[in-house]
Amino acid sequence: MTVPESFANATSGPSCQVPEAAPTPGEPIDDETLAKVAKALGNPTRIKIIRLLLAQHTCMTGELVAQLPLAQSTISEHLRLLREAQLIQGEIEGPRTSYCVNQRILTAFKRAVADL
Amino acid sequence: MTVPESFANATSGPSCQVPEAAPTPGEPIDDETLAKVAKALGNPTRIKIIRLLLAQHTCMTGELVAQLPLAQSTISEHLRLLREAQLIQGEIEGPRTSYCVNQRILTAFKRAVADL
DNA sequence: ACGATAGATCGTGTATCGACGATAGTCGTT
DNA sequence: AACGACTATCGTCGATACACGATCTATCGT
Repeated sequence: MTVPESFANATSGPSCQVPEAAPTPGEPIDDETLAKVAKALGNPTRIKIIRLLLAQHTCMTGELVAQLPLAQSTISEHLRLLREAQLIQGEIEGPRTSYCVNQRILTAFKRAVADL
Repeated sequence: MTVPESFANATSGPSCQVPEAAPTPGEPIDDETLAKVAKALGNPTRIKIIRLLLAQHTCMTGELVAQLPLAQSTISEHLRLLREAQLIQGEIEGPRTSYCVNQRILTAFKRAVADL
């Protein structure tokens, strides 16, 4: 394989640019997706990761590993779960990967929660 | 035992009154709690349960069982998880139990999510 | 006191999570 | 071509989720 399998969804374009403008009116998400995203956020470490990504706009895996008291493989696993829930996007940059929050999904999630 | 164990938190007062007024400015919740609540919402069935409770203000377990395609024991289990996350409160009424959403927690959760 | 009913809990099986160390793949550098 | 840095994946483990049927408990009518 050329690309690490589950990275098929990794956009190759400049998807991690500053997300300042996220004016997405956003299509509402169904309960299935809502639950999926909620589940992804259902772990303190993953919430911290999201916070870090939001604070720094973008982050290499290594930076996250450095800022969290967990093994590299564990962080990578959390990133995988967040990726599967579409909450973050990874962009391969040379030998490393930079992650950013998928504002589209996060916004849709916020909306769905607010509308509960 | 007189009370079903994990019901120690079941308020005996009229806690399930119409939650119209939920003006709680609400103390912010920490990431631990946020994750806990998110996890509790991380299942489509539990989201449906919350929706049903919100729509009907209050609900007997039996009504929920009737409206969901799952065994009674399974619903009861989901209710337990929601209870543990403080998202709902159960009030024992004679031989049955009526549940309602804990607006305080739900509001705090909405706030925390919106503030992400 | 008895039986019916509602609902919580128990016991089981399967699946997924969360953590880790070890391994492997990819790229830039030497 | 080989090396080192960076990450994803694998394999494993214990713990927890999820679903079910069976059981237990508590309450209400009679």
